[in-house]
Amino acid sequence: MEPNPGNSLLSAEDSGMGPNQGNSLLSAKDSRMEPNQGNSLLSEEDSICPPPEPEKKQLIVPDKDDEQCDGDRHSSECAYRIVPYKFEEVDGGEVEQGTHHFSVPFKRRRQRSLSIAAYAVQCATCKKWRLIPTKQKYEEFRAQIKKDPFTCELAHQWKPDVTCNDPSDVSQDGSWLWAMDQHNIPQPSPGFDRLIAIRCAGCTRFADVYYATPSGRKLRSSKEIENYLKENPDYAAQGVNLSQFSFKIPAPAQQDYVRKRPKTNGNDDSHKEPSKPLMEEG
DNA sequence: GCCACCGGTGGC
DNA sequence: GCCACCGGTGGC
Repeated sequence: MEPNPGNSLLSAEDSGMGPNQGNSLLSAKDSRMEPNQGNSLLSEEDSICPPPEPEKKQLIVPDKDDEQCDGDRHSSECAYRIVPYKFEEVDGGEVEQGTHHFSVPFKRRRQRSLSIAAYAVQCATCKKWRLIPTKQKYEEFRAQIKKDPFTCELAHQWKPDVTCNDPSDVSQDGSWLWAMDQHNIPQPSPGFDRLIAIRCAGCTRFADVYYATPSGRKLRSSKEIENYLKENPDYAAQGVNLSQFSFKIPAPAQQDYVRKRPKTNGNDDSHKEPSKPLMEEG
């Protein structure tokens, strides 16, 4: 199978694709998923953030093949559903909601990272998306999805009657942001929690990965893991090793979410003003 | 003072 | 161009 060059991102509207072609990732407003327990990035405050009004904007559709699978009948994807911008006070006390400002640069300010609201995995057979009830379950599927592709049958653990004939768990309204996850991410070692901090739109990178150690320390690179394991040989003795950690970040389903770095050339006139105007001061 | 967030940069 | 790594710092 040929890898899909560049993980092309298409809108459902634009592509005119059928249900098995584009694997649309859409939001599921009426899905009563429990907030993922134990996901430290999803605070109570986050979970009560009111969902944005449904919009008919196109959903950006990941169209990525599993490049190491033998055929696409047996490939599937893992994805996060991300809460869009939280309600954010801007100068003058206005409140704006981010969804429709998705690609609009905003006044640069520090804000809490966006929350992952739900996890979804694609059925390798019908290509529909099934919401996964917990982060831990999602990590389990993700770790083995190449070897054991996810199918709707596996959702029987929490949704006994679901079959490939049922509609996708997520529906199309474009109210949520989505991120496509890497496949080859091992399940975190016992006691370690893998945290994804989704950055705001317009940042220079999409997300950061941290590992919280059993003692609560956050490690942010393989080198830090390595040092930590040296400092704490008990974990190594228990079989914890560097290969059980991955700092691969997910990819945004939306194009232009991440700000492109301006090219640096000898003539530096180009960097004197931002590529797009930032939000005006009040 | 701490730390989560963000950008810079070197290596590939 | 991408990514791993890490320094700087705003905000608490």
